Amino acid sequence: MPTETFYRLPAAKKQRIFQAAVGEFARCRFSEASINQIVKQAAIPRGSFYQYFAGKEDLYLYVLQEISKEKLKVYSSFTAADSSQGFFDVLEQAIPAIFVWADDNEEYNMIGLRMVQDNSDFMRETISKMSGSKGAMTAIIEEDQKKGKIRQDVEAETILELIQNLTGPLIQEYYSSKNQKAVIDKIKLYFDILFRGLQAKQEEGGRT
Amino acid sequence: MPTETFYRLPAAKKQRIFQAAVGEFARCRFSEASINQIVKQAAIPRGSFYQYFAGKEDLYLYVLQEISKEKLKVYSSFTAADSSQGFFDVLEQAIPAIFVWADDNEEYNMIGLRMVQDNSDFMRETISKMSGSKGAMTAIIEEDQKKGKIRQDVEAETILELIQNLTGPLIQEYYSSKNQKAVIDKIKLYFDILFRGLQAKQEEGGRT
DNA sequence: AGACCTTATGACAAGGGTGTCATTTGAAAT
DNA sequence: ATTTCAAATGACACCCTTGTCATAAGGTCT
Repeated sequence: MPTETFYRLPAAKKQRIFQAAVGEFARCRFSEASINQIVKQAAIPRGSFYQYFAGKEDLYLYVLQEISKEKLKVYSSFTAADSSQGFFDVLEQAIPAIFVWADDNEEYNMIGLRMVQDNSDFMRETISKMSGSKGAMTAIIEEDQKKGKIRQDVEAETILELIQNLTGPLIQEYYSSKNQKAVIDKIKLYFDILFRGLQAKQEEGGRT
Repeated sequence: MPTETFYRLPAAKKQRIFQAAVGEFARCRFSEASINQIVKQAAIPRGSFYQYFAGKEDLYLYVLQEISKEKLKVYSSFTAADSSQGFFDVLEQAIPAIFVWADDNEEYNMIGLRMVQDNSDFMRETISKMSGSKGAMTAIIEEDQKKGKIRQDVEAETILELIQNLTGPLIQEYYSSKNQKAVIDKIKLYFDILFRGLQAKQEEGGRT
């Protein structure tokens, strides 16, 4: 919720501020991000910043909101894929795509990682408010569970959480690693273990 | 590597400083920890601190070193258990014990979590220097792999890393959660998935 | 041109943190 | 008692950050 004043600004200036903020929030955690750095980078006077935003949190939420808009487009391209595919298939195909996207949107991605890193109250709240995009994936998992492809004693949400915990550190490793291919191989291995662990037990059978 | 002066200090004073440091490093990440807070808590003048330690990093390494000493005792009680038990058994038994320990040593535990959270260069270095205690676990895993209990296409190190990635966020959740039992159940579920995913494939057989 | 409203601007106060250093204090040794 | 060395101490200089506010600058409308 930036001020009206901000929205009335010429697009170029808005963009400059947005970019500076993205850069800063990608560089370090929210708690360490500095308005000073942002205004310097955006080349706006300090006073102006407070004419546009109530403070750092305000700016952060705005940035997140803007990023979400772009992210949504990417997400839908996966989850909208026709539903004949099971969860494992979708995820397996998604892996390369995730990393391609990670390469192209390093800053956005870093912001996501920093969100998880910074575990302040503010960030916990913010994260819980933002976790809407999981819906489609949840549906796919539950579908597979009905079909007996995935064990039913694990909630779909739990599975997604598990995946998130697994991929988070690896994406981070991906950025800092010299050998990026090795990281991708590792994540494939992780998923392989996961898939195997999640398959419905033979004894239980698939019959509903 | 505190100074000689520090080591010559009366035990009570040393302890007071140590406790204050533990409290601060448990309260927040290394990068956010404040020497000011520590000296205030320990009730020593600011100048004295610099007579004992070169700086925050120096103090931190000292604290870590002290904690390691205590931690080692706990670790050995598990890994020294007679080796007839496989990795899955050891881990399964360890789960409750880990959480008991987590309850008793909340501050030490928090410091460990904060280590992972703070991903500065200093911390990355420090972590890599400290990862010696894995040795025993690695051995158990490799033993199981030879016996055909665990799939051989995953390195022992990778497995441990995977487990660390899984448990890290959960221990954190454990501390902040109202329903601690649910968290333990969740981690048991995680491990169940993991165990299943790590079992040697039937087709491959156990024969070396 | 004057009035009026919006926006721009940077100096400022306040607060927190770091590392240093000249000086005081303490205790042991001669 | 005096000397001497180790330790204690807190004021100081410096850095960075945040949020505010009085003032300057720009437009627009009459």
